Amino acid sequence: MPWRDGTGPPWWHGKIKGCGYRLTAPRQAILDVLSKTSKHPSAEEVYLEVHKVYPAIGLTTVYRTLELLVQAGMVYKFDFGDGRARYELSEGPKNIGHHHHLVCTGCGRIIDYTDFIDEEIELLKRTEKGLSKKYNFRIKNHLIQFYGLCEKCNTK
Amino acid sequence: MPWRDGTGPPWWHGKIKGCGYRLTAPRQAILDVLSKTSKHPSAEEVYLEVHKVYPAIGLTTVYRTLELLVQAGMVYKFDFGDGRARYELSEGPKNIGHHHHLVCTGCGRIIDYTDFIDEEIELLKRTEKGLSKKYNFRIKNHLIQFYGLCEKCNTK
DNA sequence: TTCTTTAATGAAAAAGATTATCATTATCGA
DNA sequence: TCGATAATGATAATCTTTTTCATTAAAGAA
Repeated sequence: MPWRDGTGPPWWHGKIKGCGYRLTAPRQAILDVLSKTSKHPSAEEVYLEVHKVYPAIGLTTVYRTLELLVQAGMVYKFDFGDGRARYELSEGPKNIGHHHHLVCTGCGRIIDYTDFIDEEIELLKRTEKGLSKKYNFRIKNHLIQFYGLCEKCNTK
Repeated sequence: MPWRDGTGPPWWHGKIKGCGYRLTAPRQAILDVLSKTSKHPSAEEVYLEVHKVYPAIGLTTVYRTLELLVQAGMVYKFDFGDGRARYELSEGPKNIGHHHHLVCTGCGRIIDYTDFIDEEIELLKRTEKGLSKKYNFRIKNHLIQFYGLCEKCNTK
């Protein structure tokens, strides 16, 4: 499972070790699941999926590992307003690159979008620079989300 | 307490009634507290504050009322990543107007900023228009947040 | 003003997500 | 291969938020 295909070890191999963490089977299984989905699974959803190939894993380990990966910058943690945290691999072969989310408040559907990202980045850069200076704030990250109703929920 | 000063009933009076809700003492007390703070209190913090002037109020009512006010568009609900929801009056005399937040991941401090808002609004408008069309998504709201370290946490 | 309807409230319990505890296991450098 | 110790998993605990249900009170009608 550690090898994604025949071309070598997964990209996260070095990252994990680089941070001084051990590369364990549960961690690899979790990363494997995250790298194969285009959804935004909650901790429990990750657990259920990992459990299929690694039944010995506990929910606690999933929570711990996800938090570790967030700290290591390998995973993003989101709140879409449904009372549980949701996770997404920050980079990888299958990833669509930097993007933001449309959140349907009707059905909870999440749409990843990359449109207008360049303009956003441009504005964010300027804003970050200005805010850093004015408030002496070292900005590390940003979050942009749109809320509304998706096609289905809108026509109901 | 329903009257903020001598100039008449608070602005929310009509809003509450307009939505078909009853104007009760607990609701007025909660709105009163929200209108007097520039912080971003959690439900419990609102409860503790309201409790000072209205000791009979229950935490349940605070949760219910805040949710109602969010639904009515009179209050915004935020997640700053500390595991509890935080609330803010959406408009009012004391309000600084449309703004976004800088979130310090070190100490949890929140800075409201209005800088660059015009440019942000401009971009958001264009983005909203484009996304609405492309994904048939009716956008109702947006969220922008910056995460990082405030002056104090940065120099530690 | 008094009455009546029904929304709103509060106490307590329940639910749901996440975290702490601790004995056991497994990684990985020496 | 061995040993130090990081990581794990089961369980219990914590914490926020929601549900339940009997009681109270707001506001229009009489």
